[in-house]
Amino acid sequence: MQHLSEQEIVRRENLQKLIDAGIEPYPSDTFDVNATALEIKTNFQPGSEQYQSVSLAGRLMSKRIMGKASFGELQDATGRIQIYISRDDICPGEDKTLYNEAFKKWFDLGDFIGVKGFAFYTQMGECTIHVTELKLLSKSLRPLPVVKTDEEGKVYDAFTDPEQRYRQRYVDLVVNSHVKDVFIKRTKMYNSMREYLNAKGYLEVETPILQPLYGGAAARPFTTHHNTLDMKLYLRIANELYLKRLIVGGFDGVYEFSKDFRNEGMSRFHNPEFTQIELYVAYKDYEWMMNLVEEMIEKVALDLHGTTQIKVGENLIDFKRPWKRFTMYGAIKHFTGIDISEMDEAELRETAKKLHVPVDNTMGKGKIIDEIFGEKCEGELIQPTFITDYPIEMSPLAKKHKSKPGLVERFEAICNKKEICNAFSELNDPIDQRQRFEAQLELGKRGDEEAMVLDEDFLRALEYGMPPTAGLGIGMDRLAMIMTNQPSIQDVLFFPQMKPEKP
RNA sequence: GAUCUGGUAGCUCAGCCGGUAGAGCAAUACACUUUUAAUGUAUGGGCCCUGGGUUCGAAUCCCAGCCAGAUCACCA
Repeated sequence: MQHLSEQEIVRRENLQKLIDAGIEPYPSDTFDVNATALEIKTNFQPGSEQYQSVSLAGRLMSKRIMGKASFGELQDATGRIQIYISRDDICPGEDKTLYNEAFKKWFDLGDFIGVKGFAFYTQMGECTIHVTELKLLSKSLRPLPVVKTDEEGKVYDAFTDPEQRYRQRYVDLVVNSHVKDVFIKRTKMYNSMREYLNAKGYLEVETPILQPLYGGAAARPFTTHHNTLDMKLYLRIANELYLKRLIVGGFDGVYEFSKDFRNEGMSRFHNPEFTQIELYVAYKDYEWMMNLVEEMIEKVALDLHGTTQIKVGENLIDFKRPWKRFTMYGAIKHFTGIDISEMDEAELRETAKKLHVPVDNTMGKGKIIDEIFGEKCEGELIQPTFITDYPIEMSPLAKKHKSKPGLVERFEAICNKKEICNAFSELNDPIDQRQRFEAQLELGKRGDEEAMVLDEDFLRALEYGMPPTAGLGIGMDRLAMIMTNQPSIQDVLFFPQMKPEKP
């Protein structure tokens, strides 16, 4: 038997009293709604014929009882609206039980109710529903946090404990309306991108999450086991290699919103499962893809906010095209004043030390450059900025640069000090790709747990021939954090990963 | 994984100088037919995260653990 608090006991008693009085606490009938709180508050004019016969449903969120009349608030999916209940209106006959007992005593905050009535403005000027019919739709047995807001919009007793908010997201959503807005924006972001990509004729596809070999990124995977096949399977860390197989198969453009899984550390920027969109377009290169990213993200900002300027923390970020562009060497030169483009490994290591960038002897040339960039440049990039032309060692799936030896045709977009996308001209030379995989195998043998594994079937596909292709990945959670001004990835995931409550 | 901070009523928090566990909201009872964080009066409500220790006595001090957040490390 679970331990019940005083208030939970009271609610269970109220439930029984309702049943005893013949009021069904969990009726099965439909309750037809013809208006929402938001549309009435937005559109209702005093004296208007409109909204004089409305039907609304939602949670009862407050009760102010004044004898034979009461005010309360009904919260539906669109927000809260005040309701006015007068005893003799909802109980026109002799029997006043529905008001005196049920509404005043047995209905609790959080109960779902349905009301019918008409809209009016109170003397205080509050848009209100004068209730003529009241029906209980579902009884609530646990007290919700009671969050109150005064006239100045100051919030009292806000439900703020992050642990409870994430564990009981349903409660968070009920009492913190701004949380709902974040998730609505997140969905709008997906819709906006789908719209953009569909309009270009690209095909949204689905590829395996359970994979016999993981690939397409440098990360440690989750493993699982299939009983019937008696084989080890991995949860995907990226869908890159599958989407490229589809380009081999003859699609010109494919994309997938891909739930990926990485068995690594957690932080306010990392959840073990997260979402990326990956897009592959045949006969294009990374320069072309950069323009697409700018155009698509600018559209997302406009669709979500009606402007390209978005407040994120202390910063105002402007997604208006064109974005700033730096080569990686150019960025390092810009932020440190040092030109490293002609340096060999020893000189780079010396430079890193001079800049107080920690390096060790296992790092090769590419890794050192990446470290310098991460330490000295990334943190400076608030406005969306493209960084292009990465060292080849860091990019085993990207095509060699057409004119700059040692580099690949790759770019990342950095925004608010974080990478939001990664793209390249895809490597489609199967012999080069095999060599790159073999180099990764060497890294793996030396203990790099994130090194890629060699995927023979993917190489076979490339050997049949893949057209020149531009590929893109965008971290949807990171982008959602920026687009909704949230400081933690947990705030843009409905149910972020957590340890169990009880050991 | 490391460091710091926190865990007390349904919610937000005080109490930490060791000596009967507190406030506001919510709940219960009464009053009130246009209120605005409604109001007034009264009442009830607690495994003070868990387990050890110190002490005559621990929410409070010490140790260990659990859970969370922040910062850092790896990474998207």
